[in-house]
Amino acid sequence: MAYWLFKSEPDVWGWDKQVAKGEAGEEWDGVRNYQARNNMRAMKTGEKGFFYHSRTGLEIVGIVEVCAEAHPDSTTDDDRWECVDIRAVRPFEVPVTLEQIKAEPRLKDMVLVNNSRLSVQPVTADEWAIICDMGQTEP
DNA sequence: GCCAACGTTGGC
DNA sequence: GCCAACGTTGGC
Repeated sequence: MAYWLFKSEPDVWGWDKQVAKGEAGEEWDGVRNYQARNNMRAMKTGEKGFFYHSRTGLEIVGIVEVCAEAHPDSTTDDDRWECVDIRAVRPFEVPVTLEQIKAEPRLKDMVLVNNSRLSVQPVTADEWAIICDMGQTEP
């Protein structure tokens, strides 16, 4: 079971919109980066990820789950780009900020800290547990 | 709003 | 295949 992190600017696509999509979920489309795409190709239905607000949020606000594996991105005809569908599982009791993550020595190797520009990232099981704990939220 | 860091593109 | 130029991202 792998864990992931999805990043979005809340002005463009935020947690509230994700929640509004309900059980059906929504395509995580628009990704035009090979590393991020490869991460999505590796995802399996039921795997979980953090939902992170970049730029104007800078915090992890909730947990999402993959509900459809990689398929062509409907926002482009370019067949290089694929995406998964994700649905909201639950919000964090307490959002975990980038500041807190940077301040936690056990999270110093997180992709979020070291390669903040990658929009779909892998998260280790340890990182997953630590951050859920910090957010006082069920893993 | 700025700018550093990064990824991609395209000419050679 | 290299690398300069360019566009985009995202923290500050």
